[in-house]
Amino acid sequence: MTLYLDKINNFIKALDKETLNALQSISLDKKYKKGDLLLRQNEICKKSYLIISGIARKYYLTDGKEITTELYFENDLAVSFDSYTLQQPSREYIEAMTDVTVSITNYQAFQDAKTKYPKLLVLDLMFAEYYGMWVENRLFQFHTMTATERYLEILHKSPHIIQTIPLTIIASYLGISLETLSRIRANI
Amino acid sequence: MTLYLDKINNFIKALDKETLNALQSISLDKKYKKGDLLLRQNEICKKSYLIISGIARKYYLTDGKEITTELYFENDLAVSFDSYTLQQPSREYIEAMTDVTVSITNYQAFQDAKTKYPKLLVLDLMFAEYYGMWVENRLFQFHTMTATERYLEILHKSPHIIQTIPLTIIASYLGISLETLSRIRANI
DNA sequence: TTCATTATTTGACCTAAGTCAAATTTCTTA
DNA sequence: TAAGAAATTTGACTTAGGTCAAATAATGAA
Repeated sequence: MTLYLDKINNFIKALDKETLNALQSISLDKKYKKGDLLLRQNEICKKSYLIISGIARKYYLTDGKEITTELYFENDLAVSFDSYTLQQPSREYIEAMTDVTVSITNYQAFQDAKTKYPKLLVLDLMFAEYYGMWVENRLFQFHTMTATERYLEILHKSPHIIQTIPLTIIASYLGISLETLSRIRANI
Repeated sequence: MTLYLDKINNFIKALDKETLNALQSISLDKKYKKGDLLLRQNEICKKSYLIISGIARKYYLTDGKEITTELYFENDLAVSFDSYTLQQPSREYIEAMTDVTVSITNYQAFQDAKTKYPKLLVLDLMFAEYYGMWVENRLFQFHTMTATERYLEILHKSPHIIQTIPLTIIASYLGISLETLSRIRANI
């Protein structure tokens, strides 16, 4: 599935000048400080955030506790998918975990651009497909793997996550309590 | 989110004749008997199946046990999303739970048609978006609701599921054991 | 440096859901 | 319609992971 990300990035690199210009003309770089919220719960996600540098995460609150649903690194596209797609209030927050620089694209401007530049429509499809597969896979992992296995998987496939991100957030991303994560780490 | 399904169906109804014809020309009706497999694990999902009548489900096996990942009724589009998208072997099965009639569309034919009929590309995007939101929501429910709450939700939102589908499969769809489901039912 | 704040670990106990086995109930079909 | 098969329920016990509280360890600002 990482292969598909490569495919998307190659597709972007291979875009013709006009399409690229169109995309650039509706995008804008912006910096956020560590801890800043790019999106709050109940807001409509009217922009997409392409991470240029830094780390961000998406999370929601369920009876006072945070569940981290996605971690974003360089080149990742941060949006609250359903809020963005339906232009309805988000149940999720997006937070800068370090200082970040992002390239912001407005939802409506992108919708308009898609009608003029069909390749952007293809790009949009690729992003949606990628996200669908990514979530599907996450759900699959929750059903087929124990907490320990999920931790080992991250450790193996994304060691940078363990390095740079506090355990509280890794635990919430794994869908387990901080204490359980701590015990898992003590036993491997 | 059901609203989005309506939007998709309205979009299809509003398609121009040429696009509709193109779609029809690459689709083919077929009947399956109860118990037939439309897709097997390790096969590549080279077709999409629009349910005309009957009920189907998608599931995978994890140490001998079945986990039902999706139930399909009239008008639903059955595919193994990642296998279809990446044209790679499927980890899931698709099975007819009753006698079913489906409209089958070939993956490659649809890819080709999309380049000639851009509205099919839009349609493809809508399906991908819908599926992404649907899975996201399913994951959300697994994280925020107890088994009992998930059962009550189905009971409330999709009573037809409870009526027509054996408890073994409902349990596997809820991600719980048959015995647990039975106990839940005894206590409400 | 040092003190305070924050992150992480450890301990004791709890709970939702799973497992295995047996008992019922409900369908089929001869 | 009775016998067998399949579906569902019930019982007894186990387990992964949660919760709450307290103890350490690590970090960072004065």
